[in-house]
Amino acid sequence: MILIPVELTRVVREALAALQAEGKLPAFDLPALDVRSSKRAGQGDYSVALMGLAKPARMNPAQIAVLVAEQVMKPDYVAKAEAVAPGYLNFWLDEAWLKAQADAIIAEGEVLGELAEGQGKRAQVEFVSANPTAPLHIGRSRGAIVGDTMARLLEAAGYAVEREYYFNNAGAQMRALGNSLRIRYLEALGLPYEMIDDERKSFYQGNYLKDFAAQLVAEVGDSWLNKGYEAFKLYAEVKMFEMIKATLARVDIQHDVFFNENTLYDSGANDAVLERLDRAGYIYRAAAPETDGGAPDDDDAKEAGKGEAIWFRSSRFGDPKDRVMVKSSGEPTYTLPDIAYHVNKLERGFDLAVNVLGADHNTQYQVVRNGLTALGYDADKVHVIIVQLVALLRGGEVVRMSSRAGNFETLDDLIDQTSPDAVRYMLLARSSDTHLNFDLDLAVKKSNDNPVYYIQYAHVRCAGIFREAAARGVTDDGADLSLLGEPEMRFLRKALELPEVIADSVEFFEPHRIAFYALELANIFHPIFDSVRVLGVDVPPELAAARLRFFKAAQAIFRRSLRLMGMTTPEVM
RNA sequence: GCCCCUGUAGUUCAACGGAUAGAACAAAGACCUUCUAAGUCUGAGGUUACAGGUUCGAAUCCUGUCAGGGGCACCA
Repeated sequence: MILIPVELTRVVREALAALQAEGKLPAFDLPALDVRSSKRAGQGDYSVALMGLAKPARMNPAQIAVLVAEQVMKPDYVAKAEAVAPGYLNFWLDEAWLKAQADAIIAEGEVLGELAEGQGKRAQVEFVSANPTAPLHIGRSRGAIVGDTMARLLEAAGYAVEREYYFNNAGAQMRALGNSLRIRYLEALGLPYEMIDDERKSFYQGNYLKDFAAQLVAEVGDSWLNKGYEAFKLYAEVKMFEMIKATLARVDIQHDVFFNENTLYDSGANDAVLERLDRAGYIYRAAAPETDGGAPDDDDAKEAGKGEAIWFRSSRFGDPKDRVMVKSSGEPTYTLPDIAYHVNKLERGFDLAVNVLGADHNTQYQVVRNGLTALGYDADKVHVIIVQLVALLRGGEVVRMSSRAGNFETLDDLIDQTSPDAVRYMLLARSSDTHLNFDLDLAVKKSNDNPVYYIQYAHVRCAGIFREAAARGVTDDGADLSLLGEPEMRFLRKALELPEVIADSVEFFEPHRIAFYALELANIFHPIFDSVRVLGVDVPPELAAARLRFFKAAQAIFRRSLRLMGMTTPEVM
């Protein structure tokens, strides 16, 4: 398949250059031109607006369009190029070529719609990156689905992609986890344990720790009675990661690399970053920041009371305040390793690093960007997708999520109640910029309210035709695709947009586009299924063969679209 | 107070500065001897929160106002 808009844009630019060379158009720098698929029947299959040329050319744009229409070297797949007031140029695909694309689609198989743009380039997508303290909850799920789908789309665009999970198994939260497991362990042994206030505050109440404790008792009996929290922490961490990986696997997500934040301490990467920032003049030691940005309730006395910390002059890059790199206790904050981690990414030579974060981290990534810029890196190589928060709705009411309180809705819960496919689709089919209301009642419903069924049903219906055709001995041998009609062509036109959907998703880092595309495909498909019969008594054999071939192409497009979304491709439903 | 995101049909959401703002669901009415009705067909539904501005052209860009969400730690 070819990227038709890109090809046609090139063709139009060549025509304009030729017109300028011949003096039919004055010389001027061409502004950006965008050929895109047309929205409306009657306006061609692809079109471009040339009105922007009117001013630099000092000519009527409709005249320019006419000139270009005459000049343009039509590729073999274009039947007609037509100028329309006030300055549009519409392209009509050649129908014979269009019908023949059914074979081209089938021939591409698993890599259908693959692009050349990422060839030879390496991309990394970092997503999920939850510390192993609790099962994945819905808030993380959105980033997980968006990240993995982004990775799949980058692969389709030709990139070699690595999926990475960044985590920290040190720190107070993990200590609390170990301690919580220890308490559950004692409980499981029937030993009462009275928590002190600090413990109660940091206690992880989730049932998963009861399960871990029960397993631990089964494995080691009471021999861990006198062990400290470290042993329990380690045990909990291993179990937690098993659980997280298993959950992710249910929605077909696998990370290639698990990057432990601790290695940045051990390797001296943190110190190196600090030293480089210092040498560049972005570091100072003080009890209070030079710039505090006027945050509310900002109690300088409180900060000053903590002693001298090491600060990064983030405010030099537009940040309202400077940020602490090393606490007065001598421990780095998470910001320092975060910057060191991104330095590490860029040093690994990725051409592109995509980072999927929740909206609550959006200040943090600005600081990381500033750090990279201060160190002389091209911060634009790191692209951050901020996914807005997910609200769970049940019975029209917002369900509160809190991993500490243990009343959260986990990704596992959600999958249990719906299906991996429904979860993937519903979390994907929204722009990352918008808040997502996840209606649990709706997701639980197995009805056509849920577009996931509608899309998969198209794939299933194709499979049904193939089964029945095989049973009746009908084949597509020697299919004459020229026999296909207007409805099939309508589907094929949309099918040919797959490469541009992939290209746009990657260009704008908007993986939700594939979800809407798949739904549009299904919307076009189902009416065709009803009206374009393969096995009807009144369908001549030659027509049946052509239609059967068409449905093979249709199924291939659905299969590819579903796989790009990480969804299954059922044969029956 | 400052920063980020959002405001589009009854609802959930699309629409990379281009032509008549699109789907799905809900609500109204028709279709199953026919490759799966988890489907199809027919209508209806809009001052794109509001006010200015830029532009040949604005849902989209800019400014302001209002409303909702998230953030503004020597927590991660």
